[in-house]
Amino acid sequence: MKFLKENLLDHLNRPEFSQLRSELTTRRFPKGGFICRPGAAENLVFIIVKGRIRVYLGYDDKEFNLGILSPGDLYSTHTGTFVQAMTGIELLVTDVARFRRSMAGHPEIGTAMIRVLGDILKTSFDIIGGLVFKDANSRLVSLILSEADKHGKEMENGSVRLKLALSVEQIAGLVGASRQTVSTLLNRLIRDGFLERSDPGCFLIPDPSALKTLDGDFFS
Amino acid sequence: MKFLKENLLDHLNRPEFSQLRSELTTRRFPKGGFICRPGAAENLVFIIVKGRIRVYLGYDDKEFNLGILSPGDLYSTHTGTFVQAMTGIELLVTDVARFRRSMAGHPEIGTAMIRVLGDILKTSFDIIGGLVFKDANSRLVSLILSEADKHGKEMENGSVRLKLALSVEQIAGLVGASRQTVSTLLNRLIRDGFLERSDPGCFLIPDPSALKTLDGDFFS
DNA sequence: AACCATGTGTCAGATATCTGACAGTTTTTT
DNA sequence: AAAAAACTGTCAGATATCTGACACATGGTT
Repeated sequence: MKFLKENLLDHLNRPEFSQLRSELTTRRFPKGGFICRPGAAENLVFIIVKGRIRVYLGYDDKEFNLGILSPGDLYSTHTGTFVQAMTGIELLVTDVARFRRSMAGHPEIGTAMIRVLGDILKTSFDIIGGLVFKDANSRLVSLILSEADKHGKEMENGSVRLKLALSVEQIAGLVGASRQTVSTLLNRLIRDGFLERSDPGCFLIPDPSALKTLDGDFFS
Repeated sequence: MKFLKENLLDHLNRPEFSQLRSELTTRRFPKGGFICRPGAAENLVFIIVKGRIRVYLGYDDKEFNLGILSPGDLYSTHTGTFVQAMTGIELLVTDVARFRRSMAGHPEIGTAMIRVLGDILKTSFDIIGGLVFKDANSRLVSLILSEADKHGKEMENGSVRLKLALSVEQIAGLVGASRQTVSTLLNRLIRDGFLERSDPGCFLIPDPSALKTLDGDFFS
């Protein structure tokens, strides 16, 4: 579940953003490192340049993944979420106050930020809708379909090859169900022919439209 | 669950917003009318002047309330949500394009908008956390406590009087549980002395801190 | 090779919640 | 005042999901 559709890095390279660009500093994190945690003192805005980042809620020893950020995505540290590097990470960072000041001179920045927030908000409404209205199986199917849409490769015969690169446990975190439930559900999908597992962490969807019928599709 | 803490109407009355103010048109809706539904053509931004508005997700015949908007709150129509008047309503409305143009001249508007979106986003993260990590009882208690915090009146002896003015069914919609479950849960709280029902739709919390221990408080 | 950590599949029992039903109560309409 | 509608409390059965347990596979490490 990626937060954004369009790529902010492209925008940043356009000349009108050169001033903001100069305000940004590069920061690196090792795999597994925390960019921030709830209640962190720093109040930063950052853009991912390299690597993948996991955004999640945590409670006791349970976790729920809100989404996975990829290069070009923008996020902020004061959202009450855990933000953790899944790989080695490179970020462009600035503090909120400075970001706000840049906005005074460049209203486009504000516009971009509003669009980003709106996107994330919509995503989180979708998540809520899924949790309230759909069962674990539909949520799992939804996740697979939306990932296939974004990162899947369509083959000649209409099937779609999808490299998820997530463990069952991580998938469970994304759909808000236990590892065991997701394991069972996944294997049922495979047994019923909706899914095939080629390499580990890599799926083949023989007929995406068939899978779609299981979804209970929350919104159009 | 109110989306905002500060009152935008106050801001709007300040002289620096007079230009934006002139772009806004007043619109009225009767009780029960829809300000917007998912997939609506119009793309508007509006501020509530009078009345209460319910924002919710709908699916089949089920509903989940995201929050209740009061005067001073700001919202937008293209969020994929149902937005319905709970009482007679008066709004200040403008379309997104015009709103964006106003932002060019007045970056503060962008800043305010970003803060608003950030607030709503945080609220929706809390909702997600509640749905994933807490059971129906904790969610109910959380709702009561947060409403008591905002609209409750503290009495001399430390107890808090809270006028919810919501039916059990509406409360159920807010916490994402069935009417029957909420009914049972509410009565258990009353039987166990954590709650008293004075008038219908009006509760008395003898000891808020005792209630708080049942919460499992999601964040701090 | 033997070892450990990590990921995986599956079972069985416990449990929270939902659905549907019905009766009692309050509020609104006629 | 009577009738209709809406709201409420509670039960009993169905069900989805969780927890804990264990066995199996895999890959890396010593």
